[in-house]
Amino acid sequence: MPPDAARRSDRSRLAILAAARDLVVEVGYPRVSIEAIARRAGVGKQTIYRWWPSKGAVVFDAVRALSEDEAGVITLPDTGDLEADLKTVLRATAVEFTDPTLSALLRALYAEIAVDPELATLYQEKVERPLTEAKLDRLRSAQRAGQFDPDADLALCLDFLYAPFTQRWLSRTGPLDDAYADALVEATLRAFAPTARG
Amino acid sequence: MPPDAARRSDRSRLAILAAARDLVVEVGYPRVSIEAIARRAGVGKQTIYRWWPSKGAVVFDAVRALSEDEAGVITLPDTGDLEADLKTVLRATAVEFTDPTLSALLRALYAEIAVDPELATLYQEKVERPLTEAKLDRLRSAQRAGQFDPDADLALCLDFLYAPFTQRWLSRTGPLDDAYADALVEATLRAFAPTARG
Amino acid sequence: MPPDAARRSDRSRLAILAAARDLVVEVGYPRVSIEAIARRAGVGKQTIYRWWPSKGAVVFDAVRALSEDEAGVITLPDTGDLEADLKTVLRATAVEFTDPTLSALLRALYAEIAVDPELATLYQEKVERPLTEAKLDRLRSAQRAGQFDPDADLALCLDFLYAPFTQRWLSRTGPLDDAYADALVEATLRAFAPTARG
Amino acid sequence: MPPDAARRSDRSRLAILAAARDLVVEVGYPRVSIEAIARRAGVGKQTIYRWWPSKGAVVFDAVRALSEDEAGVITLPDTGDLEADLKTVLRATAVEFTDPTLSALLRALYAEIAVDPELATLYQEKVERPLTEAKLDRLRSAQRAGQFDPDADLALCLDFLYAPFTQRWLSRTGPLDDAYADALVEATLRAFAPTARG
DNA sequence: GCATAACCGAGACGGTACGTCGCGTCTTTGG
DNA sequence: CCAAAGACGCGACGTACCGTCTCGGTTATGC
Repeated sequence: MPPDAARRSDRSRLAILAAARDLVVEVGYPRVSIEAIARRAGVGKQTIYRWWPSKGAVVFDAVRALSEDEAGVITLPDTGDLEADLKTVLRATAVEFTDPTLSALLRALYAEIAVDPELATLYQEKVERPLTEAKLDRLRSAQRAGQFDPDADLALCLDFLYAPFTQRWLSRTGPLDDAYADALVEATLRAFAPTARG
Repeated sequence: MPPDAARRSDRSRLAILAAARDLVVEVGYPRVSIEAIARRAGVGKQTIYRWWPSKGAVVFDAVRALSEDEAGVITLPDTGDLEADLKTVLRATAVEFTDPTLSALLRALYAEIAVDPELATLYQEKVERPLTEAKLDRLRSAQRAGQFDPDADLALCLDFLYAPFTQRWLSRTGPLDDAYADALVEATLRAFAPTARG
Repeated sequence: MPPDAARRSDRSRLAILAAARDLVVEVGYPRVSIEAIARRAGVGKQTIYRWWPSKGAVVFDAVRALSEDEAGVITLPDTGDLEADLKTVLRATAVEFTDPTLSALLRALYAEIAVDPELATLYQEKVERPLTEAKLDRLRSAQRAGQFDPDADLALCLDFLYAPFTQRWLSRTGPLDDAYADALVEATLRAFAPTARG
Repeated sequence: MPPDAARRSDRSRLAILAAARDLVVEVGYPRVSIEAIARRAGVGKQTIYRWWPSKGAVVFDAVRALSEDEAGVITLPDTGDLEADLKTVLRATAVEFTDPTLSALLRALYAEIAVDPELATLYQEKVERPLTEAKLDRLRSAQRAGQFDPDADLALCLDFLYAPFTQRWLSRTGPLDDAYADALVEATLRAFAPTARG
């Protein structure tokens, strides 16, 4: 007998997500326990176990709840100037990653994903894919506008734009500032410029 | 009174690292406990606590022990053909990441690093930096040989080469094959070709 | 608003008592839970809580339901031969106590009674008293027939007849066979024989 | 690996028994939890589970600890006057049963014994048997002194003396006073008087 | 005959306790 | 004097039940 979602208490759901979010920020993901989340949320442990399979899943939903307002389709800016648009987006992402709350939550999530294939799949489908689609759309638009090599491997191109960014953030290798964002965009565009091949 | 390293039992040290390695592979990092490592290694718990501050540190050393034979200075191949050399190196890295043992250990380590700044620093200094230096040497050699933009930001260039690679592996986004290694190298070189900037 | 007994579902009532009875026998009283009774009876938990204050009360009623057919006034055999009649009754009781179902239920009840004064009172009034009255009647009849010391403390006499019996059964000190029943009766009658006192 | 009794902490053992004793008296056996005992004793739960299999076993030891000073062989008074001696003993027992602490503990124990055969056996061997032996000794001495039927079933005789007593106490059927004690002894002796049988 | 009030099943909820596992510390014993 | 062994106080795990509470959905009168 699976839990009956219709009877689910929204009050508890929100309290749990908020408690999880706050605790990750306050004491760090590994020291967050389900007991502590329940205690903080004023909720029975079973209410957590009823609706989430693991601590990671709760944090996952807590992260999603943070960006819930963006609900629906995500679109990247398209002013016609690809380079400017990409810089805008990457700089904004840098700001997000600098926010301590979001940053702590996302670190927790990435750590768990690295080690839990199921959560990885979930993240892939619910978060990554829609974002990737939006980014691909912008690149395709650039291709149509002749600002981009029509034969380029767009997935690879996205890896170039985002992976170094994410890695720097995750491993704290260097600062995530506007200069780095700009350099990333410029180098990527050099690699995939319309004239780059033949 | 700090432990006297001279009296340290090498037999126990190796047994502990081997047990840690095997357990991470068998049950997954989060389910490895210090108690289990001690049990498997036939060692008292205190012997672990005496020499390592945390589970992460033990696994960290276990990873280092795996590549211990490479001891000393690391050098990348330098046949004179930068593109060929980089492809060789990246393809080899892909093979390493495909090995289940090493892969499981490294995933564990990355997960812990994402969340534990101290371990991140340790990893940075003991593992990352020597590797990065070796890679930079190879790029500088290429610059001297005129195969590379002399003004290029070499750190950024390394990010381009390795970050997408690592990210694909960590998040299981796609296959790590020769084709991907080659594409990475080619695109990176396009971005940093000697002629790339006026 | 107290529950309206008129509307009570007899179907549920009987299912609950049967489930309680079976569960006590199967898993032992301490491991019986109200949830399990409800589950087994195909009944909502509230239906139990509405009509019984505690697990002990349900089992109490389950025991009473077992001997419900004896409804009304209980009478002991009175053939004129007190010794024979008492032996008949005690031997029959021994058989009842040997029945695994009844025995398990009664043990549960006694255990609860030892520790719950309220249930003790209830048991006293609903079960013990009528039985005691019937037994006293038989002894009085014997007194009238001159088979028994007219000044005897009949309550004490009943204690002699039944307490050793119950104790043996409860504490599993020895077998409950015909020989023991007979010996009990004989010794008791020796103590309270008409000629016993002056 | 069974726990190593040599390393057992006496401090913890005594604290646990004291906590168990106090809690049974304060809140009643069924509402005593192992968690509460551990909390009150300032002890980890595991320390209880390591040395006792169940709540009942802890209370059992707590009861034994109460009468630990009697250590060794128990002897009943033997002034030569059997009736007087038995009355002395039974009256003393009545006083013990009236003590609220001991009474609550013993009730708990009896309740658990009624329902847990293993605990019943344990109680039988560690507590009941030595007591029974002492009582039998006294009766045998009386037989030798000609104050008692030489062919009497002494076990049955003990049942007569103690079972009604215990039952009254357990089921709160009536007061446990000197009069009842005396009446029990007198009736029992009537049943087993030397002249009772041919 | 039709409202309406109750019981009924189901089961979510805030809790407490279960019995187990692991933490990091401490102590005892033996090589 | 280090190492094995492992007891200890502690706290979290994930599960089972507690007793309360709301849900619809049947009944079963009483207007």
